[in-house]
Amino acid sequence: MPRRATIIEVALEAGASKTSVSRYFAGERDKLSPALCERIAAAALRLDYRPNQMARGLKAGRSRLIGMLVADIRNPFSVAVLHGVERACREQGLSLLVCNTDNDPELERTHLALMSSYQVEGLIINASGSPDTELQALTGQGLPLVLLDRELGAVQADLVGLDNAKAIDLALDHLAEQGYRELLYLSEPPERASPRRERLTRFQAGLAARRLAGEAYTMSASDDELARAIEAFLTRSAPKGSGDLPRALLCANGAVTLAATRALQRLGARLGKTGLMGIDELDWCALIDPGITTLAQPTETIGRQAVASLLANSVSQAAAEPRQHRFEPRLIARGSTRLTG
Amino acid sequence: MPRRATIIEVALEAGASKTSVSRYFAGERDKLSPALCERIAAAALRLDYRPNQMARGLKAGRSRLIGMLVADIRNPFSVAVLHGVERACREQGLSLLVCNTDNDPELERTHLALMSSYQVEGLIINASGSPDTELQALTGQGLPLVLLDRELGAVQADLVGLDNAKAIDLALDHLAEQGYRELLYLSEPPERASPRRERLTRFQAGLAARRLAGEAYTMSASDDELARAIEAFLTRSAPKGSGDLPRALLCANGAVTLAATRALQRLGARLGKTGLMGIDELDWCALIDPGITTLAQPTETIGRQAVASLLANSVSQAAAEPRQHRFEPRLIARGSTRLTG
DNA sequence: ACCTATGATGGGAACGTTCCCACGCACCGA
DNA sequence: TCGGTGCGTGGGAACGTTCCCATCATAGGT
Repeated sequence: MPRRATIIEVALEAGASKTSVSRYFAGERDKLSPALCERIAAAALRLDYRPNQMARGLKAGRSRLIGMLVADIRNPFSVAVLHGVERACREQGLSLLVCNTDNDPELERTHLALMSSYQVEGLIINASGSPDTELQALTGQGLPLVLLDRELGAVQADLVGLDNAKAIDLALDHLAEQGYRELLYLSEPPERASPRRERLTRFQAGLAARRLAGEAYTMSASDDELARAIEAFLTRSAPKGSGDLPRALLCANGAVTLAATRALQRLGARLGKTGLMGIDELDWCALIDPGITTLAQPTETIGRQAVASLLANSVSQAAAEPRQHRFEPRLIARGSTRLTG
Repeated sequence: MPRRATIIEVALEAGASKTSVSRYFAGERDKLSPALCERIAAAALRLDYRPNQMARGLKAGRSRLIGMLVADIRNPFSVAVLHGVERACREQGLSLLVCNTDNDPELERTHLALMSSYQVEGLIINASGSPDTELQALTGQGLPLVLLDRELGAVQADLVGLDNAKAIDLALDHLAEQGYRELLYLSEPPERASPRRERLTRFQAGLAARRLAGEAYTMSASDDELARAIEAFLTRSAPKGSGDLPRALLCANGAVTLAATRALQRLGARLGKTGLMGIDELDWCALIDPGITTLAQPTETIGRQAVASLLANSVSQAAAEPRQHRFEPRLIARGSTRLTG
């Protein structure tokens, strides 16, 4: 079982010094004579040599590793962003260490420590909890940081994510335009994540201008409860005897849309008559009977921007004013917001 | 901007030697006196010391890193398995370097080289292409290897995945039992991945015993073409004037189920009357009107077993006879395979 | 012909850790 | 008293790389 060849062995084989071989693999080939380059290339090929990144990272302090902390790897939105991040990293010659926290703040802390121990050169964080102190310690050591989707109170860092205000505005405009008059906004508990708060606030703020009535419901885990809440919303009589005004549900993200769709089916509601719209486009949204209207996030763009911000931060070490990159969603109108009655 | 503390600084602060500190963090605390342990703990805390994994990996040759190569990160099945792998790794104190190949054999080779340069201690591979020679070189260097879902011709390694024969048998039994008589098996090109071949062969082999008629169709990228093929299958007249026998579609995986559902909707087929069944359970399968019958893979189990196999292989270095771990799927019967006519 | 600038090359220390070995010490049986 | 044994501890060499510096040849300007 042959051990991995080292730089010294290559040097020997090529009749060169380890310095030259090192230069060759560090991309400083222009500093070597063509002849030497060729000899090194041949030797490396013969020995199947591949530089040891561990040793590299140790000496030079550059691991070429980027860490990404994902709150929920099973969320298709997260995966889509991850995909963008990955591509961008690859183009930069960076590798990605992905950690999933399963929305567990404790695990999040553990993984943060882990990544730091692997000397990652940057961190992209889609936070579960609020590992403020840990993160501040890391940025204090000069580690570039980018927050994904979720803001983090005390941490000064770039943020990349959806333009939540714009998203809610688009949704409200669309629903109003389609003739819906009473809205129920469905969200997961807004305390834990900043986008949930932003969306909720904007929802409440945006109703009046569009002459909409609306209220918000925070989901628990229970499907039953959700169904009851939706039923209450759909069946209660109109406020001032103004007849039955068209009602619609607005879902704060993909998981909510899924739960709401399930609930509506149980209640036997007809989509369209009962409006349904959600943030996050999922591949099944087109398949549920008249199609579910969604706001698609530009996930790939978000991922790429996260890496771009990271890189920008690591060159200008100075903790410049943190920037926010907010991207607009794209409206995909389908039958679930078409009043056919 | 304070640099990271090193083991020497901790040793100094604790009035101990770096050896002792090293031992402390390598989990050999029982070899140290309680007093010394305490001093080291205090010093490490004060300096916020965290061992440098790069240096560790360099010296000891153990990176504590497992590499996982995923053919398509946006496939929910892959993510679910990844989730299991991740949990298992965590329990073993291992970290996971995930690489997505987007089904690109070239990228796969690149990523393989990359992981090897990070000195991963094991590799879990869900192959896109056939990086046989690369993998053999790696196993030749004593790197434990586990194949996930997809076999790889020349590579001798454990395989973890679905019991494809059992899955197809379950599907055929269920469809036959429900009264369907003519089946169309839909699959992506079977050349590229072994489970596709296994499933297809078993499908063809299993028809006769159940007195079923059946044929297979290989999907191209085009939705149109698929719809045409399905339409042809559904509308052609029965073989020997035996009347219109109930027909059903069997989908080889989640992606196919999605495409088939889309096609059936376009054709205006009623699910149930036209049977539909797929391998892989997705969260929307319950939502499409009468519900889509699926075979759910035990993804978490598969992921854990992959890590377990890896660990087993790395202790008994000897290239023992490669083992296969095949897990049975679970049938989730829904309306799409209920003949109500 | 001499001095210096320039470019290609190589030697060796350092990165932060692990691990082999050696040391000192207490204890114990001869 | 002595030699062994065991345990707690520490010094120092390695791991494979990078990078500073030194070396040497060549060339160009005077």
